[in-house]
Parts: sequence; structure tokens; C-alpha cells
Amino acid sequence: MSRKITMKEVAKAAGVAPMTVSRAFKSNSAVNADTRARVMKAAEELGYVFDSAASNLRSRKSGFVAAIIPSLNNANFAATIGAMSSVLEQHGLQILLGYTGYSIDEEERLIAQLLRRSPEAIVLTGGHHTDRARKLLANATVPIVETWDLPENPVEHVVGFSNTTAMRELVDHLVQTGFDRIAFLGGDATGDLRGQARLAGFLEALGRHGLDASRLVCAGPAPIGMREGALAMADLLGRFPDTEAVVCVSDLSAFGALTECQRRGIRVPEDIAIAGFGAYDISAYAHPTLTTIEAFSTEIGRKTGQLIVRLLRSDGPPAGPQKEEICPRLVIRQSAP
Amino acid sequence: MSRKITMKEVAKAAGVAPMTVSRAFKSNSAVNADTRARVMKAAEELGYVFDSAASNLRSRKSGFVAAIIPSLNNANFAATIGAMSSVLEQHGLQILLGYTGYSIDEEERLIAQLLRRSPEAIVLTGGHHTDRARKLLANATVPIVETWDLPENPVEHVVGFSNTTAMRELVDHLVQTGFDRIAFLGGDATGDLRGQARLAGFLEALGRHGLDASRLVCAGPAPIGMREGALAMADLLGRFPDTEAVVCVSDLSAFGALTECQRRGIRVPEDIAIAGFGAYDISAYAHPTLTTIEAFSTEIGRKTGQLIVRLLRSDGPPAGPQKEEICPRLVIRQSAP
DNA sequence: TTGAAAGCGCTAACAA
DNA sequence: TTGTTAGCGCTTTCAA
Repeated sequence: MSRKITMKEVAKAAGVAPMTVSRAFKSNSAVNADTRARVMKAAEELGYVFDSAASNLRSRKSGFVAAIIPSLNNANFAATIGAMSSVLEQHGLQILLGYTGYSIDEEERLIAQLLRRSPEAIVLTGGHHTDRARKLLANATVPIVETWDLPENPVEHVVGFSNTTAMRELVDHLVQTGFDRIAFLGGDATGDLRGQARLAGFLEALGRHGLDASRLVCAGPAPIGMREGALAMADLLGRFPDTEAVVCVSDLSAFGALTECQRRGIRVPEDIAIAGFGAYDISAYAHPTLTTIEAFSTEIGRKTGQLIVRLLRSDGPPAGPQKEEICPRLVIRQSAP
Repeated sequence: MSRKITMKEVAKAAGVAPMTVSRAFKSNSAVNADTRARVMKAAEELGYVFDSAASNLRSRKSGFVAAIIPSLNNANFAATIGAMSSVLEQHGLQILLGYTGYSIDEEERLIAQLLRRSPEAIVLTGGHHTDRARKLLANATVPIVETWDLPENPVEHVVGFSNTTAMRELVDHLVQTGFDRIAFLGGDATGDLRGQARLAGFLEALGRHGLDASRLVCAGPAPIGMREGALAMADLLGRFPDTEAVVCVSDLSAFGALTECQRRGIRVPEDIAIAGFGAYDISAYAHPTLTTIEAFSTEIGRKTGQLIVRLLRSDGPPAGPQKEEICPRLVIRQSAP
């Protein structure tokens, strides 16, 4: 293969200065239409490829937005990233993704690593970070957005919802339906802080209604998927066979719990009611359909993207930390009517 | 906030030359241990952040691997990316992701865009590309890997499997079980070429067995999810009520089809058998469990990552296009025993 | 093991 | 609208 073609060579071929080629490649730049056409033709013929690294270095703009999520293997986080991505790409921004595996130490490592690429904004999932991570973020001079939660001490901007409040609402619904013996199926205290917040909401709600809150089954460390849901359900049925309703930390675990019941011939919701969290596709298509909480993961991504675009564009004085609260919606379906 | 700290300043603080700081930040570089410690201390105190853009420009290595997938919103592609990512990050490589939305025109646009970041390798999903995309790839001087398929005319390297062959095997199984009236539930001819390859395998197998291959239900353009599967199943039941078995283009559509049957009181597999493709989690936890094809999406990612590492490291003469064929496995479960 | 000089390819800033 | 000059922060290359 031929060696690398630079702007200089395109400029020479088009009979203009390199700077004009540079301008021709910026869509909003003032260049004569004929000149631009000539430049583009020369570039195409030479097989020129614009070099972002050089551009970034000189202009001090990377065009990157760093986004850190617990796992790609989760349809809701994936949906958030997808929606954010499509907003940002319309503004020439590209997402640089990192996965923590539900570990804040890994998050710290990722932040340090992504910072080297000079992102123009940083998006985090959740509000719990290591001290060093907070320090790194404080030193960064770019907008920071925490999502999927409403941290008590936000680093800066927030686009999220209260997992606790949402769960409370779900439990209220179950109590109003007439259930007294309600269990919670979720992960352990390591890593998944959104799961912990949901458990907190569960406990609060039961306490408020004066109900017993000891029916807790732990499915192990995050992520809690179908497998964990099924195993934990088996555990629950053994330990608390008179349970009337189960609240699961996610729809995936709720589905696992549901199918475990089906395998045992236990009817849902007649014998036991099941609810999930997250409004994954499966909650709408399972049979029976699953009662759940719609957290609007796409909306979170879209709003986060829009917030970033707004923050980067604003020429005026910085507006201070922004907070966009998403309001989750209780979706009552067949599994817990 | 303070302005940007550079290597020069760290060097001054540590009493060394910038070049020594540079070396200290490369883990494999020959620097005195004391010197390195002093440099690192100075860097930490000053809040220095290494600038990858400058490093990339000078060293002509971006540390990026471009990966293009149809959609993040698909657990199998997400698994491939996740596995590839964890292999590559151990070698200091970072994935730059792009989503085509199952469009080869969008793929072309993404290739052109990602090329500007000087990726050290490019990973594609599938083997069907626009002419211009092929030209862009041919001009790139980095390894290209096509995955999730075995293209007839590969661009260069391949890590994939034959969707056609895998589907043939599944159909053979159904025929051997004794089914004659077998339907296919899949998407239309736009975009999803792996789906088309599966349909081709279905048609070939039925032809070979001398069976009627007219029971085809089209669920529309990709992606074909649970919703599309349920709707297409309803369509199928209306048009071909005597169908004995349905092969679905994916597990998600198979699950949609399954629950549509359950809603109508049609028993699976007693009244109708259903098979999927892809061995998604749901296939193992649905009730009944779903017969499917395990395509080893994680394996594809891992092997692709390893191939890239090998190709980038090799100092010898280029070894020519590599081809790693993954062998999918038929997983016989309850829905189509 | 460490340092000095040069320059990667682009664009900010200024000039015409 | 176009051109000139300088330099972004790092690493290659060569020398000590």
C-alpha cells in the first residue's frame, strides 16, 4: 500500500493552500463552492483520509464523549447508549465506551484511561464512585453527567430517576391489591447500587405499611439475570412457601422466577404474584405479561445526549449543575395485577 | 480550573527531560526505577493526564480497533463486542464502536468516519458491503476482520460460521423428528443478511428432503424481535393452520411466537414445535425451553480479538488472510424435541 | 539509562 | 475567500 496522503498533498493537487483544504473539510466553514468541489475531488482521487488525531491535537477538541456503564450485556444500558449515541453523532461527537462490570474500582480505572483521550464530556452510570475517581473527575474541565440514579452528592449534572421511589410505588400497588406476605429477590450488596436502592424502597414501603420485611432472597453478585432469578425463586419457595408476591430487582430475574414457578406447576399470579423492574421487552411478551417499572432508558440516553450538546454549545456563563429527573411509570400487567 | 499540564512541566518538576517522562509512562520502557517513581510522583501531584492524541500523532498508533455491528440492542452482538473488548484491552487497545442499523449504506458511512481515527484494525459484521466501502477498506493498511458469517469473497480475515449450514442442521433435525409441514418465520430481504442466509439453509434443507417450502412468513425489516415474532406467528396460524413446526430466525422471535401460541392455548411442542436461533439466555429459561442453534457469539469476539493481537504483533512477513470457522451447535430442547 | 532536536498532520491566529 | 506562520504535546531518532 501507498504511504499516507496528507492535506498538503491534497492542497497541491487542488492548487490551493493546506488551510483551504482544512476549511473545505469543515462543513460550516466559509469556502467557495468551486474550490471545495475541487478539493474534494482531489482528496477522493488521492484516497485522502482526514487525520483526526492531528486535528484533535491542534484544535484541542477530541470529538469524544466518554460513557461508562456497568455492562453492555444489559438491554437497558445498551438502549441508553444507543439513544445517546444517535443524538451525539448528529453533532459530530462519538462515544467512547467503558464497562465496569459493576465495580467502582474498575470504574476508577476506566475514568483514568478514558481521560487520556480528552473526552469533551463524561457520562457515568450511578452516583457512587471511589475517592480517586471523584478527584479525577473534579480535575477534568469537561461536563460530567451521572445517569440512572439521583445521587445525593452529584459530581455535577444528573439525568436519572429514583430507584427507591419507583420501587416504593410498586410495593404500594401490591399492598393495595391485598398482598401481605411480599418477598424481595435481588443481588447482594456488592456492586449493583441501583439494586440496593430498589431494595431500600422495598423495605421502606413495607415498613410504612407495617408489614413483615424479612422475606429477602439474595441471588448473589450482579448481574442478576434469568438464571439467578430462577435459582433464587427456588430458594424462596423452599424458605417461605406461603409468600404471596415477589418483587424482583429486574425483569430478567422476574422472568427466571416466573419460569421456575411454571416448571413447578405454580400458577402466576393465582398462586403467587411476580413483579419485575425495567420494562425490558420480555416483560411485555412473557406469558403471563410481567408487571414492572418502566424507567425510560432510551429517554435517559436521549436527554443526556441533548444536555451534553447544550452544555458544549453554550457560549454564555456556565449555568451550574443541571438535574433532569425522569419519572418512572408503574406498568401493571398480568403477573401482579 | 487550571490549564493543561504537559509532560514538559512534569519533567521540570521531576528534574528530568520530557523524553524521560515519556519513557516512564510506557510500562515496557527502560527507565531507572527511582527515576520513574519520581516522575510518577510529580505527575500525580500536578494532576498530569497523558495526552493520547499527541502520542497517536507522533507514534502513528491510535490504540483503536474499529468495530461495526448492526445493533447494540442485540445480546449476541453485544456479547461478541464484550469478549473482544476484554481481549483487546489487555493489549492496550480500545474499541471504537459503530452501529449500522442493519444498513450497508450506513456501514459505508461508518467506515469512512472511523477511518479518520486511524484504527489499527477494523472488525465488520457480515460479508456484504457497498462497493465504496470495499474500496475504503482496500485502501486501509490495517487488518480487516469480517465476523458472524463466512463471506464468499472475504475482504481479508474471517472469524465466523455458516448461517446456512447451521440452519440446515436444525431443519434436518426437525425432519428426522417426523415433521413435514415446516414453516420459516423471519425478516424481509432488506438488511439482515444473516437472516437471509438462514432462510437459504431452510429452503435448501426442505428441498433436499422433498418437502413443501412455501410456508414462509415475513415479519418485516430487521431487527426481528419478540413483537415481530408474535405478530408473524399470528399471521402464520391464520394462513397455514396445519403447520407442525416453525423455525424462527432468532430466539427472540421464537419466544414471541411461543407466547403467542400460549395466549391462544396452543400447546408447544404438542400442537406445534418451535425452534429459534442464537442461544440467547431466554432460550434456556423459557417454559418450555427453546430448541436453538448456539453460535458462540462470545467465542467469535474472543477469537477475533486474539487474531487482531496476533496480526498486530507479528513482525514477520504477513501471513495472508486468516479464516477461523466457528462450528455452531444444535441445542435440542423442549420446544422442538 | 538519559537527553536534545526535530517533526507527526493539522488548525488557530493573523494577514491579505 | 484564501494564504502564511507557528505550534498543539508527544515520540522518533540520534547522541551521550
